[in-house]
Amino acid sequence: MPKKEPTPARPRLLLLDGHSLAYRAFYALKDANLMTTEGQHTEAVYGFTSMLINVLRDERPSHVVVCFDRSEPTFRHEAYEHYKANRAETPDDFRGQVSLIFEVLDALRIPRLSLAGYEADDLIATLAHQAAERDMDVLIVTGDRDALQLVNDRVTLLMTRRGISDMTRFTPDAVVEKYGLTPVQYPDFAALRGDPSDNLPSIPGVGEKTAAKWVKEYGSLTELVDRVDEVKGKVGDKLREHLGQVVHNRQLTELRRDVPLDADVTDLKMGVWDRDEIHKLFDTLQFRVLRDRLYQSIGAAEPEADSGFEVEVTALGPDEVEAWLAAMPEGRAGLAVKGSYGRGTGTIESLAIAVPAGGEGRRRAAHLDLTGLTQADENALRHWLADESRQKAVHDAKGPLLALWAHGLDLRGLTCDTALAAYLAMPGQRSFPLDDLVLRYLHRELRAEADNGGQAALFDDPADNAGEDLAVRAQAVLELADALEAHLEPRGGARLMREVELPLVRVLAELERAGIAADRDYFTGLEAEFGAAVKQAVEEAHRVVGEQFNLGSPKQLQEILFVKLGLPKTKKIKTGYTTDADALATLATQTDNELPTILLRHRDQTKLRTTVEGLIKEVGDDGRIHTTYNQIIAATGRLSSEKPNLQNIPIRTAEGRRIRQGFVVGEGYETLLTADYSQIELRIMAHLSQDEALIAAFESGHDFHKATAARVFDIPPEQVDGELRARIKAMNYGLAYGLSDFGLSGQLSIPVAEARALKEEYFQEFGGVRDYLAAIVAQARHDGYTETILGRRRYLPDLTSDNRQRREMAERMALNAPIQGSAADIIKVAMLNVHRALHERGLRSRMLLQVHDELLFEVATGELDALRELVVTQMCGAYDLRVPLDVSVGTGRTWQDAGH
DNA sequence: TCGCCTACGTA
DNA sequence: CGTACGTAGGCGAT
Repeated sequence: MPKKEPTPARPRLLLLDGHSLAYRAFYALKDANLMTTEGQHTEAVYGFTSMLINVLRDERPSHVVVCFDRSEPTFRHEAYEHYKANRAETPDDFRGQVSLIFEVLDALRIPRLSLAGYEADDLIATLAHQAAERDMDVLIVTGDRDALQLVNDRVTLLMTRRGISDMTRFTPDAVVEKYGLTPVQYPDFAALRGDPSDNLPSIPGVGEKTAAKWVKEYGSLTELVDRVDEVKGKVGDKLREHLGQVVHNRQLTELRRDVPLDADVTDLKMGVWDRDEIHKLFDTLQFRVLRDRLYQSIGAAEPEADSGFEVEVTALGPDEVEAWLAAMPEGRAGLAVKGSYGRGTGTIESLAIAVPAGGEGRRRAAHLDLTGLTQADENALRHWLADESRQKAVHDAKGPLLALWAHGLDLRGLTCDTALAAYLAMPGQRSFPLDDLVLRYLHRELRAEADNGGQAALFDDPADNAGEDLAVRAQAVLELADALEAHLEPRGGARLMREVELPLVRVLAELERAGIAADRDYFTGLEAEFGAAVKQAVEEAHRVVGEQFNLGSPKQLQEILFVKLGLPKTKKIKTGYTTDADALATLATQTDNELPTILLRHRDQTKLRTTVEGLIKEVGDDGRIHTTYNQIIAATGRLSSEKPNLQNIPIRTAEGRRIRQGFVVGEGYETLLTADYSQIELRIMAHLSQDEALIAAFESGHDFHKATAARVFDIPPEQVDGELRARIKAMNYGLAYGLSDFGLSGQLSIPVAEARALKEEYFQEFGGVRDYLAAIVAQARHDGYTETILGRRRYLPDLTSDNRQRREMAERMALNAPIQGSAADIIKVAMLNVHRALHERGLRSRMLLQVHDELLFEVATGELDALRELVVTQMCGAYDLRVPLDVSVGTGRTWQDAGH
């Protein structure tokens, strides 16, 4: 929730150093190589504008001006001919960007100033001085340390750090803390130290340390000059020798506060910018993401929501429901329920229905308590809820649906789930509370309007108040549904919502309600076994070390391994050195000490034990485990599973697979069936890249990794050995994750150069893949988002970050999102189609779990062949790719046995 | 009790 | 210095 900032009582002047910031921005974004399709570089403009938007948003100045240097010589050049003589030529790519910055500023109605003979710094100093006299607060933004001298109680300095998004805020205290000098002392220090960037000479043997020491010791340069004879040692001689030069330096570092300016600070008011003009300019510059961000911060600047919802609430008593529902106008209603849900079931206390808008101006809603209903009420409600033709909007409907089912009610006619819609609009967000969405999309507060049509009495009774709250929610959902649909429609998300996500809600609810049967006794036995192994490992470890310690504490482990035993140091992490499995395995080979091996076994067994323990806790009274699927968490469009997570049950090791034997076929069913897509992500990569060689490898009928390896190494597929296959397999998968040469080298334990060469060889054959991956990132940077085959977006603003780590992370996300997300799209479609086909064929078999590329079914007696055929058909036919979708199926009494 | 960190299971 | 998740235990702050 955006917090409300009180309007500053005092006017606040923002002063920016245009060239300094433009240069910073340029170098920070150089690697991103930003340019328009016409070839105009935009790193400096982009970075500068981005920074400007952030500062305007965060600081909310009342006055603002950007100062620029001029090309003419300044008074400093006159005083010192070598001033800034060492400055390198302006880089070619930077040229022309300053005039673009002028255009941006003009469009934003932000004044800019420059004056022949003076530097931007002097203008800033003069304006800061003026502003302080007029009782204004001043904020200076620059990358130039000379401005530190201007800091005082009224003047704060924001200095860019490395890039441009990171800024350090310098108050007088912060200056002292960082440099050990007061702002006033800073120019003295700079004069003593010299300044390579301004070409001010330094004293041989005197660096930052000595310069700072002198200023601190003598208080000021003047004092130091007066008592220069007291300075001892060789450096003292050097100082005396160069004293004239230091004094000269000092004259140059002083910023002028008396620049003759036409403008007066009070004229520098923030203007109101023109949306159309900005739109056009940002279009030319191809700043899509920035434009959105600017508009959003304008949005935030608009008066905040201070209104709630006006809704007339009727509390429906016994025998009033039927008539009320019958009188409701046509159109979509908003529905909100109060209750709790989880583990495949739920309960409902009450619900509220907001009536469709209709022609009337008033907003009406009903609140009804499910416990006080007559038979006739309940029938009417049941009928209305289950009526497909009565449209409803609900926020996060899966829980309410499960709860309604538990009450013997069904819910049909759902045309919008506002949580799902918000997820498609903002897939990166991890939660979608109704109040936040209402504020964001409706600019309202999630509360009743205080003067709600003579209903003040409702507030006296807490129960009625609760009813009103629920009614407000129902009303808010109804209005939000329209707003979100209007948002999604032009962005291509409405169809994904309507045809995939919304119908999937019911399918997931059915999965959760069904659960999967668990063999509790088996799990209990397993837990005891793993527990015994843990205990044994602990004892062995204590014996080997010769003291008791907690094997589960990385901190204590570090102490034992690296201090007490003095084993070789591992990779550094925030809290010291890692003790993760990789590191322990390395240690095990590096030393004769048996501790690392024991710790590895302990880790293994502990993990297995806690996994089993967690599962046992989740077995319900019906002997089944009911996970909860989250449809609005994963930014790529995948589902996630929680309480318990059934998407991370071990499978890689034999020990781990024993856990899968505890998931069994339920009573009344014949067997379990698993069906999984083979290499779906690689097939999607082949499809999206259109790389003919990759497509051919899939169509060859050979093992895919062997087929690609054969092509890379130019040998027949039969001659591809395990080693070569493993390399290319790592490559195949790694590409979809944005794997670097470094990462590949680590993965395969080969030198980086070799990894790079391998990648080259690969791209020699599969050049289409390289082109595709590069194109994806370029497109995403241009548009601000990636898209899957069904038009699911993922927004990645960090693609233009000046922070290299963030930018590269965003690039890897951009590579992966269309691939992982399209796979998620396909299996969602498959789930819907399988579900529909099961229903149409009248089969009793049911879907129980989804694990990203795998579906697990419980097969009703006699339906095995029919189900197998149905599942394969529906999964393979879920989407038409350039390469066929391949599905493998297995059956068995347990999940383990059904695996393949 | 909470949040952060480390670690580790899956696709 | 490979994406996407959820859970658990330890640990320090509260």
